[in-house]
Amino acid sequence: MYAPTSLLNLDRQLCFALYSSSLAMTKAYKPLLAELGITYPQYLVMLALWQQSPLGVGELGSRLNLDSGTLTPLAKRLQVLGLVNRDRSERDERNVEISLTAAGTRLRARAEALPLCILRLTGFQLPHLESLTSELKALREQLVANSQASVKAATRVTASIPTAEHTPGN
Amino acid sequence: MYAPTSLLNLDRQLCFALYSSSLAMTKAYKPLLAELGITYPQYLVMLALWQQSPLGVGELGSRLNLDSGTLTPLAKRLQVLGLVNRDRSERDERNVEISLTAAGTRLRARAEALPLCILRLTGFQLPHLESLTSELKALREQLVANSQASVKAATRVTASIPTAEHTPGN
DNA sequence: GACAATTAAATGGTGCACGATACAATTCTG
DNA sequence: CAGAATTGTATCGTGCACCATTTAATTGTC
Repeated sequence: MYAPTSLLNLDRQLCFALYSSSLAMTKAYKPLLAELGITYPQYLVMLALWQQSPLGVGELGSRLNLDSGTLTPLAKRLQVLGLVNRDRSERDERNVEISLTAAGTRLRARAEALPLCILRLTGFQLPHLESLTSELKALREQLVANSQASVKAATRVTASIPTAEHTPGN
Repeated sequence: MYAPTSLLNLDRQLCFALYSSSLAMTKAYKPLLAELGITYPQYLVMLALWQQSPLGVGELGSRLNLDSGTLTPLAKRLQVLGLVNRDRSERDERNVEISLTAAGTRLRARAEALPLCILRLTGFQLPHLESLTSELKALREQLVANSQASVKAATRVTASIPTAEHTPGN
C-alpha cells in the first residue's frame, strides 16, 4: 500500500519537523550534559535559575512552560544532586522557592562552553541560529494564544458563559 | 540573585525555543487528536503508515527517528485500538510488520482536516510554514550527522580503532 | 471573624523517549 | 555445516510531560 504526496505526508508536517529536531537537539546535548551530571530538562531549570534565583515553582513553570507535576519531582532530583534548595516561603507557606546552592552556582562556569559546542554541531552561522530561535519563539506564542482561544471558545459554548469580547474567529 | 544577558540566557537558546515550541505544538494537536482517539506520537506513526503499509518496526523507527523501546509499546497500543496489525514476517521471523487495519485506513479521512486546523493556529502563511519546516529538517540532519561524528571520534580514541578518513576537526 | 472561593504544590496515573540488556532468528566464516 | 558474529524486537528501568485530583494556605465576603 502506498499513498502519494499529500498534506498528510510526514515530511511536510511542521509538527514532525519540530518534534524530531527537538529530540535530535536533546540527544546532541546528552553527552555534554552527562559530564555535568544532569539531564536536558534539568539543564533548562538550571538556565532559568542562573538568570534568577530563587524562583517559585510556579514562576519557574511559567518561564519554562511546564507544570508542577513535571517540576516538583525534577526539582527534587536536582536537590538530591545538591544543586538546588527547596524551601517553603515564609511570607506565603504555599510557595516553594527553588534556589541555587553553591555547587549549583559553580556549575554555571562549566556550562558556559555548551552554547558554542552546540552552535558548531548545528553548522549554522550565529545570526541564522538567532533568527531561527526567534521564529520558533513567535510560533510558540501563536500556538499558545490561539490554542487557548479555541479552548475558551469551546468552554464558552458548553458552559454558556456570556462574555463581552469577540473571539477571534478560529 | 540576578544574572544579566549572556549566552546562557534562556530566551536565547535555540534548544529551548525548539523544546517549548514542540511541546506547544503537541498541546495544540491534543484536543484535535482526542476526537480521533489517539495521542500525538501515535498520530505520527499513523502518518507514516498512511504513506506506506506495512512497515517493519525498524523501518518505522528510521522514518520517525525512534527506537524499538518506544515503538513496540506504542504499536501495541495502536493494536489494542484496532488501528494496526502486528505480524511476524514469514520471510524473516525477526521482523515485525506493522500494517493498517480497515479502521486504521478509514481514520485517514478524518485526519485530513488537521493540517489546515494547525495552519490556522500558527497564524502563518503556507509558504512561511513550509520554509520553517525545511529549515528544521536541515537542522535535524546537521545535528544527527555531527553528533554521530563526535561520538565516533570519541569512540575511535577510547577504543583505538584506526581508520583511514579524517574526522571533521570540530 | 467564620466560611466560601482562590491559589500553589504535590500526588497518582498514563504515555512517551531512550539506554542497556536479553533473546531469538539469520548470516557469515572457517 | 558448526560456531561466531550480526540483526531485529522486546523488555526493563529512569526521567520526563501532562491531566485530574488532592491538600494546604491565603484571600475575599458577608
